[in-house]
Amino acid sequence: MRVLCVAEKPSIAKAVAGHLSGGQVQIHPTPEKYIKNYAFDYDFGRPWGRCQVTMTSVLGHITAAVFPPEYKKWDYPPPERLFDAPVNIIISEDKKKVADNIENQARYANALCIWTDCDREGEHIGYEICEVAKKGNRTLDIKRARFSNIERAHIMNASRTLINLDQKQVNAVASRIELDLRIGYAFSRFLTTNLRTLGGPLANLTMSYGSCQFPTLGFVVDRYFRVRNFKPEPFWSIKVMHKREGIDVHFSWSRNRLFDRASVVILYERCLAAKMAKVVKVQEKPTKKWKPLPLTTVELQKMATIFLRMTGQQAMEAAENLYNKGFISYPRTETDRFDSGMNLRALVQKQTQSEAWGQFAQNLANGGFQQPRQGRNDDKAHPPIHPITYAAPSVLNEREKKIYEFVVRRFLACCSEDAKGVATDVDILLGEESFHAHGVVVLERNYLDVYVYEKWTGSVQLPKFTVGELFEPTEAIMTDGKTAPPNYLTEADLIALMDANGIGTDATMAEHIQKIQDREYVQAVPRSARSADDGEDEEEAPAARRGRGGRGGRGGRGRGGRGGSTAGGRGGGGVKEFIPTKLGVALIEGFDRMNFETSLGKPFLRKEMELKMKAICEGRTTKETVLNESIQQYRHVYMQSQQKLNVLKAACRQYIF
DNA sequence: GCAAGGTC
Repeated sequence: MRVLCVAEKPSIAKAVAGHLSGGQVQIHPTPEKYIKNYAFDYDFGRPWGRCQVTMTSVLGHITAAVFPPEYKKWDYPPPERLFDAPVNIIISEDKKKVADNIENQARYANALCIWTDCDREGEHIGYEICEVAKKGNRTLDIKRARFSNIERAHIMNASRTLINLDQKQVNAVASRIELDLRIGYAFSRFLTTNLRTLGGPLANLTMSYGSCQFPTLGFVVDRYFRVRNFKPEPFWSIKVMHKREGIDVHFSWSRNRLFDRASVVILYERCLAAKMAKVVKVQEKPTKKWKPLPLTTVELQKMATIFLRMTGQQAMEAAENLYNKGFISYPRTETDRFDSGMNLRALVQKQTQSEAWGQFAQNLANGGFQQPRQGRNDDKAHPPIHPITYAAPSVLNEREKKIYEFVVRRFLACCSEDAKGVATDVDILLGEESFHAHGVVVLERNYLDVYVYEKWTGSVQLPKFTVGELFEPTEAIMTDGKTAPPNYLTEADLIALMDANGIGTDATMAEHIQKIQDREYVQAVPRSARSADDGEDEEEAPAARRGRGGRGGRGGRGRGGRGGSTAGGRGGGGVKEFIPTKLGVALIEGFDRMNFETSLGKPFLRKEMELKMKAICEGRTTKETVLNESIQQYRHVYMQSQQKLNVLKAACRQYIF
């Protein structure tokens, strides 16, 4: 029996071959420089038994969906024909060598075993591999291995419990591919050819529509309007200060703030009349700040844009380099929990040689090790991002160094203990008004020592207060301020919104953000460089921001620890924010004003696609039904857009000229 | 010249 095994990427082929072969492998190069064929013997158990195995891989998808050549021109046939034009599946130009290798190897095999990632795209790639392999050999017995990490025992087990390819998942992805192609091409041509006729700055631009890039633009424009349309509201408050044991204690008002000055004046005067404050509650209790969750791609990108002065794309590029050199695990993952079978202690041990964090790792190795927290996400394909082996700083470039350091510190933090402290709460009454002070004393920093990106702020120690005691506050003052507008979106905000709304994947979010900049739909501007003509914040302004900023589903996972906050998150100089260009505003506004039920600039369409894919996977509908329905729906939107082209053009004239 | 998804 001869078995051909095919993985989604070279690293998996190498790892699986290593486990199955037990080390007895012949390695054969192929015409594609990234791919090697591994030959060894292995006993799969029933029904294949002892086999001669060739293990190889592809490099992601090998096929692509394309229109026939007669649809190449932009003006004819008209773009709406792309909704029912044939779609051909071809081997991508850059994957010919990969496909040839599979086809050739299949000639010698009786069976094919698919080892692609266990996610929807992986299932489709598995199908692509089958089709290519069948060209070489029509009689292959085809199976698939189900695995979610490359731990030895897990892989061995997967090899002995092979399953079939899931055609439903394959069909779900095939639908997505076809729809994205038809819709993307049709609307891109529509926008470009029609809006160029307006001339001026649009005369030579290429515009595009895509199910991910447009909603991404939509988020930026939505926030832009919320900033622009923001009306500051004045408010008033009372704060009580008291100096004791050399500490200035700030008691904040339990009513926080009121939007009616006269009321606050009256309450304030009563406070002044009361003169003496009475301590009504003093509470001390243990508190902690939770260590972070294991690292996902989305979190890596958010953190890199906030703390490492990189764009999401730069962070991913550096992470991919580190992965390809074997320093970190696969950098595209949604999983925030480690499989219980993983030997994390061994990975900690490898970091003890670092000058920067080696001592911390050593302390963990000496008994400080704690099992990481378990998040709620598991993509069943990859573990959280973690260091594989120690990398000396000298072998890395600047960005790789920063990303590697972040990955390691995050990992060590995950394997540490939560930070611990004591929280003190003091409530006082001044007349009938109640005020509150909160303090934290950090007792054990634990993970904070290695995870330098977080601080436990607000860690002010309160002086001693006793229940029932009376004191005369150093001062009680009435303050005023006005609510401040939300900020424009940072890249971290945008990634969080995309994540929460299912726009793009861990591997593509950064590309979509880049795309809307390349298309000149949005600009990334350093926050400090922003003109200061919008409402200046005063007292309490940050609270107002948090309260009024970003609706619409924040993706941020709550960071643990009461009273804690993340260091440097806001106002860290050099953080960029996204502002739409006139063109970007005009496009979203234009489609909005056409007022269709199906609004192209909103994230709902993508969500709908996601739900339909899920329905196909669960057998509640079929690929054919979804394609028919969706093509119908989008063709309708297209025709409406054509009818109301004037509305779109008017928006362009209004904003651009 | 146009999409989004894999991966290098």
